Amino acid sequence: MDRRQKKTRQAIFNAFTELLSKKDFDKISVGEIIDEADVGRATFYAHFETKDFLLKELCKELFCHIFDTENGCNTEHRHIFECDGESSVFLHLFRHLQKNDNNILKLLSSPNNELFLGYFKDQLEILVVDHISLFEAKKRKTIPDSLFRHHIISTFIGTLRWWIDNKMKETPERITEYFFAIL
Amino acid sequence: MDRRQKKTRQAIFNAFTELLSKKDFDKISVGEIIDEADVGRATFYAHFETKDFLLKELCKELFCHIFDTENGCNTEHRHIFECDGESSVFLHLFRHLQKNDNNILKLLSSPNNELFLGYFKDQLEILVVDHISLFEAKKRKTIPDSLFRHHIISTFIGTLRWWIDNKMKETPERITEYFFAIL
DNA sequence: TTCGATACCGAACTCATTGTTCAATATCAT
DNA sequence: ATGATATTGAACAATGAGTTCGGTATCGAA
Repeated sequence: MDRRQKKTRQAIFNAFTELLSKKDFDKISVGEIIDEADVGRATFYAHFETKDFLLKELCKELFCHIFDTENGCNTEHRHIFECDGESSVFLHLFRHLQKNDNNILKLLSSPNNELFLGYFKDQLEILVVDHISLFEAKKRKTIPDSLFRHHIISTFIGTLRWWIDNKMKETPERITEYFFAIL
Repeated sequence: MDRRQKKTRQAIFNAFTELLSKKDFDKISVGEIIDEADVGRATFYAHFETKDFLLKELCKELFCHIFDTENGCNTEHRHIFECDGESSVFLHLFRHLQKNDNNILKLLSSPNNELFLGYFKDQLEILVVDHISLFEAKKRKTIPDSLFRHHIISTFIGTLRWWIDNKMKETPERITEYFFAIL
C-alpha cells in the first residue's frame, strides 16, 4: 500500500477516535473529521464511502486486536487464559475493555450506535458459540438455543454497559463474577 | 383543546405510525410526515419542536396506554392480573405487545432507536421496582441492586427483541416462561 | 534522476433536509 | 357576527452529504 494512503488512512482514524472521545458518533460530521485529520474532502471520500463505512473499518481493526487474541494465537494472552480457568475468556475481555483502547467504549453507551453494536455482537457471537459449554449445564433444556445465545450476548453487553455507566469502579475480576452470577 | 389542533395532531401521529411501519425512524424526514399527514410545514413545527419530540409525544401516548393498566386502574386488566398470579405483569405486557398497537414494536428492533428505548426503559424501570419482589429471593446478595434492576430490564427487552426478530411465533405465555427461566 | 502513475488538494457544485418567518386564509368558540 | 387562533404554503437561511475536476505533490521503479 502506498505510503501516502497509509498516512491518510491513519490520520483519519486518529481524527475519528479523537472526536469520538469528545462527542457522539452521530454528532460528528465529515467536515469535522477532515478538519481534524487535516485532509482534503475528496481524499476522505476516496478512502471511505461514508461515515458509516469509516466506523466499520475502524471496528474491524479494533475487534481484530481484541478478539483475535482469544483464539490463542498470541502467547502472552494464552498464558493468561490458561492460568485463570475457563471463565477467563470473559475476564480477559473485560480487562481488555477496561484499558479502553481507542475509545471503543464510548461507542457502547452512546446513542445511535446500532452499527457499532452490530459488529460487536457479531464478534461476541463467535466467542460465545466457542465457549457455550461454560453455560451448557444449566438451562438449555427449557429454552431455545438461539434465545440462549442471544441472552448471553445481551447480558454481557448489558453488564459491560452498566460498568461503563458507573465509571468502571469495579475491577474486571469483580465484574466477571457479577456476569456469571447474573447468568 | 381546539378541534383543529386535535385533528392536526392526530393526523401527524397517524402519518408517523404509518411511515414507521414501512421504514426506520431515522430514515423518515419531516417532509414525508407532513406529506403523509397532508399538513403544512409550519403547522408541524407549531405542534412539535422536532421529529424527536414527536416520537416522545407518541411514546407518551402509547406507554400510557400499555403501562398504566398495570397499575390496576382498569377493571378488565385487573381481572387478568389477578387471575394469572404474580408473573402476570410481564405476561400481560407480552400480550399487549403482541397486538403491536401502533407499530410500537417496529421501533424496538430498528436501528438508532435509543430515544424510544430510553422511554421504554424508564417505564419498565417503574414496573420492575414495583415488582422487584418477584425476583428478590434469588441473587440480590451477590450483585448490586442497580445492576440487578438493569439486568431484569435488559433481559426483558432482550427476550422481547428475540421474539420479534423471530416473527413472534411463540405465545405470550411461552415467552413469559422463557423470560423467567432465563432470569 | 527521471518519469509515469497515482494520491492528494480544495474549491465549487448539486442535492436533501432542517427549522423559521410571514402574510393570507380558514376555522374556531362564544 | 366577531375577535381569537390555527392552518397554509411559499420563501428563506443554514447545514451537511457526497461529487467533480483541474492542478499539484509524492511515490516507486527503471
